[in-house]
Amino acid sequence: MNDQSAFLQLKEDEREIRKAIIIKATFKLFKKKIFHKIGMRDIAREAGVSAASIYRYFPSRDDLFVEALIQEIKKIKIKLKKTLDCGQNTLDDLAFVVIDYLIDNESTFQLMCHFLTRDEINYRVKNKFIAAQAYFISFFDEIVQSTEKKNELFFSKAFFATLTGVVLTYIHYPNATKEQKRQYMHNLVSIIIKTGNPDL
Amino acid sequence: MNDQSAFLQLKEDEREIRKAIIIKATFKLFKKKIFHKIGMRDIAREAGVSAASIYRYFPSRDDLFVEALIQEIKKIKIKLKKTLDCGQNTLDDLAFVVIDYLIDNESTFQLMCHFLTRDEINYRVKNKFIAAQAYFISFFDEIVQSTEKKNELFFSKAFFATLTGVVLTYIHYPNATKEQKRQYMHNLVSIIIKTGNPDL
DNA sequence: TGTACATCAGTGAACGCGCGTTCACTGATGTAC
DNA sequence: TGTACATCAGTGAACGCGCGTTCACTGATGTAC
Repeated sequence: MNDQSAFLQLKEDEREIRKAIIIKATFKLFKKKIFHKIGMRDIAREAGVSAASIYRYFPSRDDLFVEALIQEIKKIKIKLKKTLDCGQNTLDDLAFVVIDYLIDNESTFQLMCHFLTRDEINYRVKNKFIAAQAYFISFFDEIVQSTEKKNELFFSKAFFATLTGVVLTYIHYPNATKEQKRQYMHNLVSIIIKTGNPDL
Repeated sequence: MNDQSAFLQLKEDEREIRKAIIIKATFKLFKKKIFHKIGMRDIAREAGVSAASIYRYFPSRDDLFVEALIQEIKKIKIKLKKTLDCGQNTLDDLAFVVIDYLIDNESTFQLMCHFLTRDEINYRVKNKFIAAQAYFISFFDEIVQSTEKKNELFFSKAFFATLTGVVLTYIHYPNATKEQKRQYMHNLVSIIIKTGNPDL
């Protein structure tokens, strides 16, 4: 690497740091209000910049959010790895980790739904989302295949779809506390998994 | 019933007819554009009235849409009954009917997601939605219980959650035709159902 | 050492549009006496 | 038969607000010669 490219690299690194600051601000807001209600001005205020500045780093609101979602997925993956390291390696265990994460970080779930549901999303953003989803699902593929108990009838995609469906259906179920809903979702997923994979 | 109440009834009936006209216009629009992009002015134009008029019959946009969703659910239920009458009474058969309906009437699916996802929905509307959902799920309860093959480990709510999850996950899967996606969803649901209910 | 120029982060203000909802009003129909 | 009043469907226009995005500009830093 010559001097010039080193300089360019440095500049590029700075850009990445600034992007990271904006995304971090977005995460902070996730804890305060739901994703649909977070506007560019909110994020700007939280990050300590102007709304216009954000557009130097992200071409659009969706671009910013898909980037945020990708990082959230990485966080979930880390939690899953930790769970495996603790010897909890049943499908139930993994399912609970994902469900708990989505319950406790509802904006992440809303974000997922946003990208899954909307049709009019920019091509570039869509591709990033699909890649992130595939990356996430591939993790389960690895696990299922690494255990010798692989069951051809139950694979990662069905698993993923089931999880999102259960969370979608019960996250706002009325007259129930968060913990009750959590328990209910756990039970439901267990039931769906159970007989299909008795000893995985 | 005396004369006065008969008159009142007549007036009430007229109101219902007008509501029905507005909802019918909404259904027509569902085929043209996706639910999120349908505004009150669109519906008004389609129904041949002014936007302000709609507010004589529905207190808000969400009220109108939840009413529309209830009617859609009734339509699905009718399809399910027909399917049963044809002797197709496996869980797979029923699942395919629901999935096909949601694929072919995407606005209905989006509507469902809207009410499942959003937290800030008016209390009255929310209650209507929950009732409609329960009404729908109860249908599966009846079927599962009417067959002697009831499986305690697989019940209607898990079934419902699974269906919505599968559709949510794959409805906009890229680089696939509608029919390919349909087939894929069918397979996925079959797999999830299969081993848990080998002979239902 | 100084000057001209390029680059880019950053910004306040405005653009542009959408859209749910409300307001003040008209007109038709029925009722009371 | 006529008059005053109530009821309600229906409406065009405006309200009010949100919000993603763009514009024209400033200021700092580095580069070339």
